[in-house]
Amino acid sequence: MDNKYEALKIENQLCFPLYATAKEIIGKYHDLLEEIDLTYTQYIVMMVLWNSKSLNVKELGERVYLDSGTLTPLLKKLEAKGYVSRHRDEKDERNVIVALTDKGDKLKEKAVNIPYQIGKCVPLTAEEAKTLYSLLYKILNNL
Amino acid sequence: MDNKYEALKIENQLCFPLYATAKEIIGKYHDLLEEIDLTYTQYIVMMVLWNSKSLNVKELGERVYLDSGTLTPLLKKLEAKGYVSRHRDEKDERNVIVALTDKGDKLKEKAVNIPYQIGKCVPLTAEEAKTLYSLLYKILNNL
DNA sequence: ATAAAATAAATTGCATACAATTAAATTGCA
DNA sequence: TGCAATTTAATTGTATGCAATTTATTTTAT
Repeated sequence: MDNKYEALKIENQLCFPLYATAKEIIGKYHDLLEEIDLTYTQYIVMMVLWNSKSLNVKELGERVYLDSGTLTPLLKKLEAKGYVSRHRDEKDERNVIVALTDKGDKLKEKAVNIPYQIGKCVPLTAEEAKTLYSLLYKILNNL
Repeated sequence: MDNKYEALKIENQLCFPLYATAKEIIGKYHDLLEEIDLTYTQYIVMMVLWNSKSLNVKELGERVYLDSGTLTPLLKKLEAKGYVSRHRDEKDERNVIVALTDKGDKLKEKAVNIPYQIGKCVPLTAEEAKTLYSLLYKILNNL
């Protein structure tokens, strides 16, 4: 019954449920993030900044797996909302340093319950989530 | 050391490695798919069609977790490349039926080795991949 | 010291994604 | 029957994503 096309079935691709699950869960963030006027990608970036205060676009990109083509316009939007500042590094003018504003730092307060809200709708036990988590990082760190 | 902001760290979000891993793996498809003139999303759609021959946009969307806003322009591109046909269902004119052309069906032959090529670069054992796979479908089926 | 190589961000072009709305067709019910 | 509710695609608008290129700056090798 299985033939040379078996592997080409969507059910047999690891990548497919990976991407689909990511998208579905990100969808769950929509209403929660709308309340604080952030998109999911903007939220991820803010989350990095809430823990590191200041870094350049390249460093930020390495953390969130995004390049300047995605980050530059996104950071301009966050700047327009008053959450971050962007300025050239005086030490090395090639770098643009991104930093939280006071307003951006305070936003953390409004976001603090989001992880719990999301956690509630992921239908896995704590142990399963932990297993999933470590498998994902195993891929991510060895790709 | 842990405080009320602990959950807000990017390292503690399941969603983040999920999305990042999906994107990184999809990136691996790029060169392979370029050879057969498909994007990743187009490939996913073709994969469904290679196994079901003909279905409407709604059914296709349910299979690949995409809506008509994404599928309509994508299907027009696949149609322009000669891989699929699109026509209204005579029985119910609300439906648009998508079907493979001969050329689209033959493309399967050129794609047949892609899953193996991708499999090689995912740094997991067969058992780990299986575990990951079932955890992802557990989420996807219960969300 | 300086030209070539390397680096960082921005820009351009193309392809998703998805919420919200619209338009056309069908169903269901009074 | 006849019209309101439902269903399906398509459209509109906004926000990613990323490859490839460009621009500005810095580093390196001679």
